[in-house]
Amino acid sequence: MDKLHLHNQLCFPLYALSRQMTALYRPYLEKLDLTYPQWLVMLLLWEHETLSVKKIGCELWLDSGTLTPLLKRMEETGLLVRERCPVDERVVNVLLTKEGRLLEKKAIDIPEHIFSELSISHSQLKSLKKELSGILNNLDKKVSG
Amino acid sequence: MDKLHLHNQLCFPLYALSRQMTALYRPYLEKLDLTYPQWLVMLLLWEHETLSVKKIGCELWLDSGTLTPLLKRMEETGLLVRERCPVDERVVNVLLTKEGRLLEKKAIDIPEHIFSELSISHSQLKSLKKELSGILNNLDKKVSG
DNA sequence: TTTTATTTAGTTGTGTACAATTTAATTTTG
DNA sequence: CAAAATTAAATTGTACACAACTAAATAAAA
Repeated sequence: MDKLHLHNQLCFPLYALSRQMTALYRPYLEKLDLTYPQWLVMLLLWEHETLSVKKIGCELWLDSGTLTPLLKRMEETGLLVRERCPVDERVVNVLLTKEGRLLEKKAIDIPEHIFSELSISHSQLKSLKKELSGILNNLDKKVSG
Repeated sequence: MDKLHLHNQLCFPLYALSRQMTALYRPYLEKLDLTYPQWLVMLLLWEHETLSVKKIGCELWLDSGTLTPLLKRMEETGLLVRERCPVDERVVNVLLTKEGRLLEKKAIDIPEHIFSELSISHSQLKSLKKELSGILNNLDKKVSG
């Protein structure tokens, strides 16, 4: 049994590194007028063009309490449009605008910039990502909706 | 060159897992009336009894903008006391109270509960912690103060 | 030693996160 | 079909995070 010390805790480096990684992204994302969670939404939209709030929440493990105001801000800056689904009026679909689509060009080389600032190898990166994803997907997804 | 997809990004599982890990802690910490960052402060105080705000910020990679209100809340619930250092009036020292010290008993088996909810081995945990800490400590610590 | 620079906390403002609740729409059941 | 249950977003309230700035104290430099 380890003592209750900060540096014995598994969870602390996860918490600290996660925040420092978004700090690494910050200067690049600022140029695009994006925050880190907004960047994650853009990644989804660049891939899928249109997604419901629900689907975005499932992918990002975020609930509507976080997403609704975040998406409203992104709608104001013109990157996306939110509209009720005519088939099921409960659903709100999020659509990429032309402006949002164009932003991808300016974002395309952000990941390699970030990677170069981490002094780790490509293979270490890959295995780490896999390991974290594995643990994540073993957890019960309990985001409200 | 990978495409700009969410699941190609290294940083996303880090971000999502970090939040889900604090969600795992939440029911246990609620019983102690602690949030996750408050728990981290308590870990430091249980080990050191007294620390300056600055030192806590260095350990947790948090600045005074986050810590000042957080520590004030913890002072209100009686876990700690904040007092100016007589020798250097710029410094605010944070002291564990008797009540704060007693809380450790109630917290002692939280880590093993958390561990049991992760379906990973002890050795995997250890190597993961080491890997994340390694990356973290290679980053420039740039928290204001 | 007086000016200048640095250091430590605190303050203000914005943007997440998330619990808890509400509203409205759709399914499921009896 | 009508009542009950479920689902998807939105709302409200609290607590981080962090940038940018301020205030006060101390240290360094001229």
